[in-house]
Amino acid sequence: MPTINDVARAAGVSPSTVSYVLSGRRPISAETRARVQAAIAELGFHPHAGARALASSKTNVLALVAPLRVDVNVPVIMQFATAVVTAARAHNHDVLLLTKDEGTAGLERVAHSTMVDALILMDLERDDLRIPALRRLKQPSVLIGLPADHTGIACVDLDFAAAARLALEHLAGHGHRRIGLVGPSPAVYKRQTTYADRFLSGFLEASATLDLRTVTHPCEPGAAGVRDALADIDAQLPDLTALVVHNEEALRPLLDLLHASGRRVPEDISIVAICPQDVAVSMPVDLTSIDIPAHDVGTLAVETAMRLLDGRTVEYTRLLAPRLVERRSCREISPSHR
Amino acid sequence: MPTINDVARAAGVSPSTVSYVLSGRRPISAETRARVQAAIAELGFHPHAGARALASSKTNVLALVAPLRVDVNVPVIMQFATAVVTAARAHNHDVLLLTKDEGTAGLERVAHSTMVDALILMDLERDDLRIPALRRLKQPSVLIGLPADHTGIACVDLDFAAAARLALEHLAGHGHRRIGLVGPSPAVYKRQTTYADRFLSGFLEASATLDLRTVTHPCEPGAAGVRDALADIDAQLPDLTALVVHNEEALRPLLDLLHASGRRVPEDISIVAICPQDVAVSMPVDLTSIDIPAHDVGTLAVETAMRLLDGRTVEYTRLLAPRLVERRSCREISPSHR
DNA sequence: CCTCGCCGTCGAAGCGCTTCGACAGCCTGC
DNA sequence: GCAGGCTGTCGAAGCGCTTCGACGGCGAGG
Repeated sequence: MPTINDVARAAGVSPSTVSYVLSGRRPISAETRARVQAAIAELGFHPHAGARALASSKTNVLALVAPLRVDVNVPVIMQFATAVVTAARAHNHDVLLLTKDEGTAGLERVAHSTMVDALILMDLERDDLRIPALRRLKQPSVLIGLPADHTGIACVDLDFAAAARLALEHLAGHGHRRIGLVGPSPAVYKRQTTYADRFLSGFLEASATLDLRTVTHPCEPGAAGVRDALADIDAQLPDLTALVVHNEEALRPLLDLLHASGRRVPEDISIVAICPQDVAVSMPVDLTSIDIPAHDVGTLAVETAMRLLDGRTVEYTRLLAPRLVERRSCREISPSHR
Repeated sequence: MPTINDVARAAGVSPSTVSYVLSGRRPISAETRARVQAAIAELGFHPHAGARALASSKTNVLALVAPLRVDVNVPVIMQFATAVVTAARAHNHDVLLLTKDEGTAGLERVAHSTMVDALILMDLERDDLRIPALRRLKQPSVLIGLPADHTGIACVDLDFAAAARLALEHLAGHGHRRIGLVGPSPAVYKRQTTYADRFLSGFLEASATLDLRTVTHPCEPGAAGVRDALADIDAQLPDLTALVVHNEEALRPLLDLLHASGRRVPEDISIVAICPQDVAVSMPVDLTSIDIPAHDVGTLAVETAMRLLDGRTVEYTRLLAPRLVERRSCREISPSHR
């Protein structure tokens, strides 16, 4: 492995000049720069990351803390991760992958040992224990999610409350007055994962504002969970005309179940899903849906981290506006039936 | 951030002694060790990763090159990644996440700049361009997959050829003689992803050995793809009694389709799936399946990397024996119907 | 009793890079 | 014509750690 000294010798300059060519922090004449770059190319020189980190206290590495349980929401998590890695590379950074279950210790390990410049966390809980730990780190962090006390920490996410509102407004606009919510699994609520909470309170609020009759229900994974949830909702709101589904796993079995029991979508029952686009269009019925813009959120998280790193200003809470795409799962209810 | 010198001062020893306490590379008296450890704990000392890498030429980081397209096999990829990260942590390593689409350049970047000690790659193609690049690196690498020319590079995977054989033997053992294979999407074959090839040739071989009548067909994603594939298979082998399905995405729509057309599983048609356990049991019919042991493979890959790193011997090709779990999707064909 | 060897510790030399201050040469402006 | 300011380059001092050789002290063996 050639070092910067080898390059310097080959180009007939001092090592510091090579460094300045690389970093652009001082003016270098075009001629010298060309010679240095030629030498770099010829020798196949790559600066040693450790040495660089030691001298500059910058690693050009981001930590991504992902929930690597395999049970839930896998495609969405993957989309976030993909977006983060891609965006990081676009800013000349690499990504160190941590699992959520390492908890606080993992964060501290990579931060204290200066392995990363900044951290991006996913799957935040309402009173996430990692938040106070993050505050103690010298590295900045960006959350994908919105825990209760996030003062001083940058947060990025879809505005789930607005998404719930949007879903209800859409349905109300089509004349629906009696609407059920099929929520995430009870486990998600128990963890107080922030998006579930926010969606739920947005839903209840909008339900009141729009003067709708609604019932909400978490939904265990699997066909049985869906059956139970739907039965409960039906029992409490027998004449409902629409469902909002905030649970990707449940979509498929739910549609199967409705089909099996002879309820047609959208003729007998309308559906608005909150899920990634590709999930919405891969169902037997193309679903009117509000996208979970994992790609945008991931990219924005990285961008925010970069701004933080070079001392630019950031908006500490960025909630992306939801976008509803109309497909074929909502019908207009004629005024006489309302 | 305290340095090793701060610790040394606090403990009243020299920095090198602290280092030896940390690494255990030289004997240190119990008393001194205790003092040093106390100082470390009190100051909250964490060695600087860059400095360490510079001095020792070890980073304690593994590169994981994952195919981060979101389209296909997401849960399996996630399982591999989870296993790799967990196993790496168990060996005191962290994981740097690279995407496959950075190609050769990405590998060279992290390797030449000494960011990682070893590399683990997934989703290898038959004549993967990255192989020659890997050979040129000073870091060892472990492949999850089995490309054509893998001499000198450690490979780990499920033995897909044996899996195909096992599936056919199981079905043949139950009296099935006419069997269709629903394979991965044409895109997977086009890329010559190694598992698809290996499964297919194992299938054809076993089909000949067992003297079966079989037809094989790739399968585009989506319900339409499944419909086409099944129609083709039915046309070529009208009286088939069983299907081997090596395509997770296809399972669900396939079962739907069979159900819709009144073909019962397993009464009218038997199925053996090659897929992760949890997928097999999440279907409307519990599927007899051969597991894709992502967790074992990922763990083994890391273990192999570790052996390579500390100069122990490794088996350069480790193909894990497939395990078939009988559930409820295969029936015995009575001799009179064969 | 002396020597040998081992145990436990220290000091110093790097690992490969960045960055700061210095400085030579040149152009500008008065 | 000369002070002052640029421009482009160099040298050296670290960054925080590991590791090698050295060495004092002590027990064992002859």
